[in-house]
Amino acid sequence: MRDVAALAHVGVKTVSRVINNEGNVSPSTQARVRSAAEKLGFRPNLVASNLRRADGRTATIGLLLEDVAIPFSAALLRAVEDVAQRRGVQVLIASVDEDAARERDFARTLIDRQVDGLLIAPTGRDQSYLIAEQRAGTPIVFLDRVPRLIDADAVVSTNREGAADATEHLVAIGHRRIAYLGDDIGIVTAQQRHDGYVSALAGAGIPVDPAIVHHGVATIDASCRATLDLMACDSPPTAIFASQNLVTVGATKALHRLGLQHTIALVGFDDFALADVLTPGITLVAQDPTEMGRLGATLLFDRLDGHDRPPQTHLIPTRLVVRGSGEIPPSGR
Amino acid sequence: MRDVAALAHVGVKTVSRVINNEGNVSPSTQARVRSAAEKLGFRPNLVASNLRRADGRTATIGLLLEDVAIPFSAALLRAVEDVAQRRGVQVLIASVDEDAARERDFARTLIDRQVDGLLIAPTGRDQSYLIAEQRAGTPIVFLDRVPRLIDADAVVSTNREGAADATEHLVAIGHRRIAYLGDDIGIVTAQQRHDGYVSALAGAGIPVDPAIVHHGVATIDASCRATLDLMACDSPPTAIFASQNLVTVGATKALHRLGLQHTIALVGFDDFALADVLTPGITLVAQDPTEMGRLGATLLFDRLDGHDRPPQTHLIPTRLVVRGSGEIPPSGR
DNA sequence: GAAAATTGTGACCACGTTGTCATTGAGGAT
DNA sequence: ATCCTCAATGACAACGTGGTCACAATTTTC
Repeated sequence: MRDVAALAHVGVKTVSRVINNEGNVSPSTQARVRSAAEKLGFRPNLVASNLRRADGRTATIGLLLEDVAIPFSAALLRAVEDVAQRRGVQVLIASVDEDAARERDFARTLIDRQVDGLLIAPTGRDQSYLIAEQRAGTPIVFLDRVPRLIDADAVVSTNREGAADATEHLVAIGHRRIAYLGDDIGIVTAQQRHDGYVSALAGAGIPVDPAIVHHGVATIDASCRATLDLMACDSPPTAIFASQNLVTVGATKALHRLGLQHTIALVGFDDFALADVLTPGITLVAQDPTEMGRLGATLLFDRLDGHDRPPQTHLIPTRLVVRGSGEIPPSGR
Repeated sequence: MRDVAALAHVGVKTVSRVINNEGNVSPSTQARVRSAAEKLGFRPNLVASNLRRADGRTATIGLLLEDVAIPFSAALLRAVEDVAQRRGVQVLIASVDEDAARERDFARTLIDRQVDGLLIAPTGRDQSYLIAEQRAGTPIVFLDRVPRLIDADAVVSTNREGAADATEHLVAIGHRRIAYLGDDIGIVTAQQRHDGYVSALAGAGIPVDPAIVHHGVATIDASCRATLDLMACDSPPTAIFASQNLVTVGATKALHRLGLQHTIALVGFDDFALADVLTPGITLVAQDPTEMGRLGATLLFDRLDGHDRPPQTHLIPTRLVVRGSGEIPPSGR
C-alpha cells in the first residue's frame, strides 16, 4: 500500500480510501491511485484489514460438521455457504467425526481465528464450554442436534415425530414385530428417534423387544451386518425401522443380499439419492438439510446484525415419503 | 495479552513467549503467566499473530470446488481436510458452480485472505489469472481437472483411458450402437472422457453417430430426460455410456422408469453409493476422489515446505467395476 | 463579501501480536 | 577479583491496514 501511495504521490490513507470506496476522493486522485495499484498488482491484505477494522469482524464463520463426506452434512454445508456467500462471508469447516474432544478443539481454534459466528452440529454431551464465548458476543447456532448445557439457537428436524410416523406407518400396514436399527443412543437425534419408535409402539400396545433393537450402528457395513444378524435370529422381525441414512442403506443392502427386499418391510430416516430407483423404492422419512442450513445461517447472521431474541429451537418438519419398501405386509415365513 | 501481562507482573513479550512455548522463561514465571491467562480466559488472537509472524503464514488453505454437495467434491474436501488437519491447517471452501467468474473471484478473495496455498477444481477455460500469484510464491494445485494456460501441479483421473475402458467393455459385449451422455464438452474432464469414447469406437471400427451423443447433460433430471429421448428416437442405442456421476444416476432412473434396466446396457463414470444394490448393479468406472484429494493436499504442503519440483500432472488410475448393467448383450428389440 | 459548510488530503496512532535488541544478574572459567 | 557466558526479561518497533483528526482549498450560504 505504501508503494502504491508513493507511486500515485498520495498518502497511504488516500489509497485506503480509494480501495474501500470511501468517497471524498477527487476523481483524478482516484484514477491515479487505481492505475498505480493496477501497475503494482496491489491486493489489499484482508487479514490486516480485519485486524484494524472497528467492528473486529473477519467476514468469516465457522462450521463444525460430523463429516462433510456424508451427504446430509454436505447439504448443510452447501446451504450455509450459499447464505454466507451472499454476504461476502467465507466458511471455515471442520469435520468432527463424532469426537467430542475434536469438537471442542476445533470450536476453540475457530474462535481464536476470530470467526464472526459459529454453526455447530454438536457431537459431545456438553457444549457448556461455549458459554463464555457466547456471552462475549459470538453468535452460536446449533444444527441438526440440540445442544446440551447451553442455551442457544438450534435448528433440528422433528426427529421424534418423524420416527413415530415411520413406526406408526409400519404398524398400520399390520406389523407388530418391528426392529430398530440406530446410531449410538448417546447422540441426541438417535435418542429422539428411538423415543419416537418406542412411543409409537406403546401407542399401538406393542411391547419393545430389546432383542431386535440395535444401537451403535453407524456405518453401512455395520448396518448390513446387523440386519443379517437380525434376520438370522430365532424370531426375526417382519419390518425394520432404520433411524439414519447410512443405516438405511446398509439394511437395504442386506435385504437385497438375502433376497428379502420384497418380504421384509423397511422404513428409513433421512432421504438418499436413488432411494426411488431401487425395487422396491425405499419408504422413508425425509429431512430437509438445505432448509436447516439456510435457516441456521440466517439466524446466525440475524444475530450478527444485532437482532437479539431469546435463543430458540426451530423445528424443520420431516415428511414420510412412501415408495414401496414400507408397504410390504408382514409375512408368515 | 496486556491484561495477562499486568496480572502476572511481566512484560507482554514474556506472555507471548509462554503462549508459544518459546522457552527461556523460568518455571515460576511460566506458572504465573499461565494462571493469569487462565483467570482472565485469555485466548490469543490468531489473526494478529499471523499478521506479525515472520513467515506470513496463516495456517489456512483455500479449496475451490464445483459444488460441495456433490459426493465427488465432498470426498475431495474430506481428504484435503484430513491432510490439512494433521498440520493444524484450516480449510476455507467455496463452491464455484461451473461459473468461471466465480472461480476467479473466489480465488482472488482467498488469496487476499492470505491463504498459504490454493487447491482448485477449475471451471473456467483459463487459469492464467493465477500466474502472478503463483510466481509470488503461493503454491497452487489443481484437482480433478487440468488447468489451462498455466503450468502447475494437477491431480486428475485417467479420464480418457477410463472412458475408453468403459466403451471397449460395451463393444466387447457386442454393442455397436453405444450412446454417449456427458456434461458440457467445455469441461476438460468431459472432453477427455468423450475423447476416450470416440477413440474406443474408432478402435473398433464403429462410426460415431452424433444423434446418440448428448453433451451438456449436467443434472440427474437432465440426464433422465436425455435418456428418455434417446430411447424414444428412431434407432435407439443398445447401450449407454454415462460419462459422469449424476448423469449415470439419471440414466439409471430413466431405464428403470421405462422398465429397460435389463435390456439396455449401461456403464457409468464415477462410483456412487448403492450402485451395487440396484438390480442390475451398475457397472462403472470408479474414480478415487479420496486419493486425489490426499495427493493434491500433500503436493501443496510439499511446496509449502520448500520442496521445489517442476509442476507435474499426476494421474490417479480409474478402475472398471463390473456389476451387471454393463454386461447386458445387445437386444434386437 | 464574510462566515460557514463541505471536500480532499495526509500525518499519526492503534489493532494484538511477534521479532529485535538491550539489560540484568547469576554462575563458571581464569 | 575479573572476565565471559548465558538464561531471563522487557522496551520498542513493526506487520498492513483503518480510524481520528487537523488542515487547506473550495464551495455554499445569507
